[in-house]
Parts: sequence; C-alpha cells; structure tokens
Amino acid sequence: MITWAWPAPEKGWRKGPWTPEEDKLLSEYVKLNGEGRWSSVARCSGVNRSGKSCRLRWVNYLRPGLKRGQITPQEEGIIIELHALWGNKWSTIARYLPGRTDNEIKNYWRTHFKNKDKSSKTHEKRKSSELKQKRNNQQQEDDNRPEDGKRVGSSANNEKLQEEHGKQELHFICPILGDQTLPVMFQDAAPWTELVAEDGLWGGLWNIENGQEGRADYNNTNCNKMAVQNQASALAFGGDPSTCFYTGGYIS
DNA sequence: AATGGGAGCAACCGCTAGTGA
DNA sequence: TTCACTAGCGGTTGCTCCCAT
Repeated sequence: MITWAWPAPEKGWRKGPWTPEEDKLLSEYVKLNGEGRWSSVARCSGVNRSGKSCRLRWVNYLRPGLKRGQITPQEEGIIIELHALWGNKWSTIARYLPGRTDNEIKNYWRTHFKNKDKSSKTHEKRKSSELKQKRNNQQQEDDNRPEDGKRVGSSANNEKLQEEHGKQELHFICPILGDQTLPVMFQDAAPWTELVAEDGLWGGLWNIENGQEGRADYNNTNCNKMAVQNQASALAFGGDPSTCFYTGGYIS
C-alpha cells in the first residue's frame, strides 16, 4: 500500500493551535471556493498550514452547522447504542448525530466511558459541581453572546426553544434489528433511513402503522413501499410534518 | 499560595481507501 | 494494471483548565 503524506512542508507548515486570523482566512477561502482540494486550500488561502490541517480544522471546528457544547443525554444514548453496534467507527456514529464530529464523539467516549470503571467518588463530586456551575453560567453565556457559536444546543437554549415552539419532547425511534436496537433522533429520520438503506443494513422502511408512542417497529415487508422523509416520520408520530424540525431536544 | 494530577479538547500522525490518468 | 494524488478515518499526543491537597 502506498503511504502517502501531505505535501512536504516546503516552507514549513505551521503547527499548533489555530489563531482567529487563520480561522477567518480558511473560512473565507472555503466559502468562496468550496470544500475539497485541501492542498490547494493550503497553498492559496494564505494560511500557512498543511492541507490536512486545514481540512481537520474546517471539519471539526469551522464548518457551518456544527453543534458546540455539551453532548445531550439523548446524544449520549445514541453514542452508547451505536458504539455497542459498531465499535470505534466514530465517523459512522457521527453521521447519526447531526452537528457532531467524529473527533468530538471519540473524545467524549474516551473521557466519559473508557475510564468509567476508574471513576471515583471524587469524579462524581467534580462532575456535579461542574454541572452546577455550568447551569449557572449558561444563562449568562446565552445572554451575553448568543451568536458566538460556542455553546448552542444548550439546556438553556432548549428551554427557550421549547417555550417558543411548543413543547413536544424529542423521542427516540428504536428500530428493531434482531436483538439490537438503534436509537435515532427524530429530526434526522430521513437522512438516517436513507443511510440505512444505502448501507443495506435494513434495506427497508418504517412501518408507520406501528409507530405508536414514539416508537416504530421495523418491518421488512414494507421495503421500498414508500420514501421515508422527515415529513413521513413526523406523520408517523402524529406530528405536523410541515413544522418538523430539530430544536436541540424538542420538536415543534 | 503553590503545585500535582485528572479531565476535556484540539490538533497531529500514520494509515487506508478511493479516484483518475 | 499501475501509480500518483487526495480524502478521510482512528489512534495518539499535548495543551489548558480546574480541583484537591
């Protein structure tokens, strides 16, 4: 197998943490020219970074639509389930968590689960005090810098959205696959089912008739009978398909 | 007040897979 | 078919922050 390396640092690519100026240069370049061709991004954007580094920075930090902030309990549930299913396939797992990157999930898993058995009372103590402090800070942060892209999808945010949009709690849909269950966030039902179909894991669609109480059973016999879209999923759960969107914990 | 250690996260590294000439 | 190039993945490292002592 060819071991390829990114272009040799002819002038010495910069390493280490990205500066706001570099972020700006990269974002502007990618917005103008699109993703891909990372080696030319490195050469032409004015950022003295390797293409690999540029790609990573964009994918993990600068890309629009990224959800920053704490992993929600729902997302945590998904991570646990999918990790049980696929192991360390972080990018695959990340596909089912919109706005989350594989790196983020990988880090989360390592810090929260890999050493779980090592966790001590001290750890628990610290966690709860952190949570407390975060809760206190959250409202302040949201008030002070709502647009800085650092902490969105927060619990405080969810509460706001919940108030604004009318309070239907986000449920998981758990398709049955033999003895395995797979949690899916409601808002992403269409991409998820498309992926599943593409991957040939289930090759079929939801049985809407069974979609009661926020649960749907997978039904092989319904393969290809209907195109599952967000709206269809919304219908399956008695929601209004025209207003179905993710609000970071609640659907309207 | 100083400092040692753990947690969390950003970034790097090495490798593989995909693609087009 | 081979080879060069590119994109992406998973593992690892290193830095920063914060808490406990």
